Amino acid sequence: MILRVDFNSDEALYMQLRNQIIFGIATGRIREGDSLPSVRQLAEYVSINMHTVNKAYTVLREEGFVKLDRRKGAVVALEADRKRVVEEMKEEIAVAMAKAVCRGIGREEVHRLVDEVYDAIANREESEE
Amino acid sequence: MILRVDFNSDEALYMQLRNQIIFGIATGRIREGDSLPSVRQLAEYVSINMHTVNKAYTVLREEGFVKLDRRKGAVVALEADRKRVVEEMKEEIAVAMAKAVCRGIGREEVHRLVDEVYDAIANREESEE
DNA sequence: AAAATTGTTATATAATTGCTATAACAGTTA
DNA sequence: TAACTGTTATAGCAATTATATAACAATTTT
Repeated sequence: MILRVDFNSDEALYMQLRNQIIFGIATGRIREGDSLPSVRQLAEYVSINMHTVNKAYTVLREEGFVKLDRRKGAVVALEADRKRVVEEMKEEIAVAMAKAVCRGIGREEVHRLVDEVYDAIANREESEE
Repeated sequence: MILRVDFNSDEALYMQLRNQIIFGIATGRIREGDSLPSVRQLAEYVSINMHTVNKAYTVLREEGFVKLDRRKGAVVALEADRKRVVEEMKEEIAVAMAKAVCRGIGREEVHRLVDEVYDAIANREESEE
């Protein structure tokens, strides 16, 4: 899987990496049990510092996407705690939902938008690169 | 409407204000045409600096929620550009959707979550305080 | 056994961001 | 005139982001 960072983005580099890896898992390019590149390898590959990659991995561990193993590095391992995940998700979408209400975007249209985004991810499963 | 900031939060103060004002508009506590407090008044009220409030207002203007008028201060004025708003919303929920797919949360359950959050906001319309 | 690679930890530095403080300005309102 | 508005400017401080080295113990590889 290809990972890149945009040095002109106002999003922190470690967050860019985090997001791309989450999308990678969601689309099946990275599977449970897979090992991510070592912090040094990935750092060199995308031309950033080792610690920036390490921070991305640490965030992914805290969010329950990987386990960090001294032997195997960062291994994709999805946490099972659905209740926590659901609560976090509700908080993540809260502001977006408030904006929708402000703009008079109805529930049906929100569903349509959600499906658009969701399907764009889910239907890309199993495809490579 | 009551505005507060949490100094222990890891969310920036100006973002806390921004979010509360967006929720205020969404729930009808603040209506189109209403004036927000002056930057100095609100700053004193929540015990923060004038410029921090100003930044919140500036963000709200950039996002199309208010217009800044030297005479009337910050007036709630919703931008009409739906296409832009929809695109921004899709970006805002993208990572959350990816996380849902990772966790095996299906579209139906996402709809249920969305409705929960959406209704909690929309159904609070017209109520006061 | 030796060499290389792993995550981890520790400093140090620089740039940026968030927040505050103070001050001043032009325009508006009372 | 006096009091208020948003706006702009400068300065300082703390935290964050990212970098650069360096070293450590544990594990793999050779």
